[in-house]
Amino acid sequence: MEFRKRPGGRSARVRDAVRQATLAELVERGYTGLTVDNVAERSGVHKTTVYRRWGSVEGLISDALELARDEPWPIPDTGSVESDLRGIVQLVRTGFDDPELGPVSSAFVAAAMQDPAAARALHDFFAARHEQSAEVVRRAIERGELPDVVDPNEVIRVAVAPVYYRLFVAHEPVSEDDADRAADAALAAARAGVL
Amino acid sequence: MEFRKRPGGRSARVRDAVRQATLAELVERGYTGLTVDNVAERSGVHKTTVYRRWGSVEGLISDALELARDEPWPIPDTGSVESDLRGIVQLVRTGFDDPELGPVSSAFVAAAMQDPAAARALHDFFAARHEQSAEVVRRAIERGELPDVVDPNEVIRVAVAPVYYRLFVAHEPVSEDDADRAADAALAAARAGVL
DNA sequence: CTCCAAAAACTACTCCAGTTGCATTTGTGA
DNA sequence: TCACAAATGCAACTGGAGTAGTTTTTGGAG
Repeated sequence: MEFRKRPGGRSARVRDAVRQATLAELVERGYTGLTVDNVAERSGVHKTTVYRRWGSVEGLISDALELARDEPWPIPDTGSVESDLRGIVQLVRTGFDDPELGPVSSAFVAAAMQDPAAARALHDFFAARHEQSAEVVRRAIERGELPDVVDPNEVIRVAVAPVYYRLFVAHEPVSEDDADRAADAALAAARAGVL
Repeated sequence: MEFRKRPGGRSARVRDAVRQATLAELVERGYTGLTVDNVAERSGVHKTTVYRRWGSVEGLISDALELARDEPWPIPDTGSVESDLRGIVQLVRTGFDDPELGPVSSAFVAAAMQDPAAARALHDFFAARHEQSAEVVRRAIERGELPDVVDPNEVIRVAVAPVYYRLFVAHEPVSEDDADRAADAALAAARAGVL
């Protein structure tokens, strides 16, 4: 007895084809240009099947989001919190600049704003990201660089928030200096013991 | 000779009716439920007219956004930067909690993520907000509470960013304490001279 | 190898956002 | 007051997103 289908089965092939097509379409046309019909055609899967298993464009994105959540990302470990934090914020910034990652990541944020399921998926995604990133703060506390009263996750949030704010709320450009400044600000607040 | 139509003319009546209907629909159904047809029916204006003058749902929202930009909002003046900043951030937080303002404001953010014109309108909106809010920082500098090297607008951005980040990116709840902490963090960074 | 339940494909629809061409109304300037 | 240009109203249409019912394929269990 088994509780999971074979990885090479038809369903698995369909799932992979649709996921790959979704990402490719997102890169080419962005979130506003993403349609179930296009994904179906590109993947070679019939559109009724896509509707039955994913339900909607937001469902496709939620699915991609769950995949992205489990992928670990390269947390820096330079020896100092300052450069670690800067590294993380720059990673966020350059991620949205990237011609492949950018449209996909932006789509995640956009979709979550319109669909509760996508919002939950994005919430979990960021919870995982925060947990991973907070490691640089925990290390800093161990090294005595920061007081042990600080909340590591909160430091991460405050560090990356200005980048997201500029990109998705105020719609201002984000320079390398802007990102560094955001990281430095979070660090200064942490040192002052307010985070 | 005149370069503007009479305020009581038919066009002006249509414009006002559509604007009011847009806001009412946003409050009742939110951004995802906003359709040109519904706005047309509620306003008593034919849908063709709405399409011709506003073009799309995002056009309706951009229009509402331009109106909101010019409305000044109550910047606190308590005598200390700390409570002024906290007041501003709480104003943001409670604004999105408000059953009337919340859906409208959220719609602005959501629409700007999908339509370049709405994005530009929102950019201008926030530029105006920053400029107004920065007054509390400028006063603090004059009083000697903050070093005069700090960028007032940047302090505001860093102060409010975590609230927007939680609401629209990470999709986490935002408590009163969270808002205060964000304001305090920005202030600590400003005092340290990194903003 | 055979059979069967589940999943996918296919066909043919419905429904609604958005468009087009034309008729009608309106307010404004002469 | 009157005539005209601009704006609105109207009705009919187009196209694509999403659905329903049915048939076909597939992979695995016995």
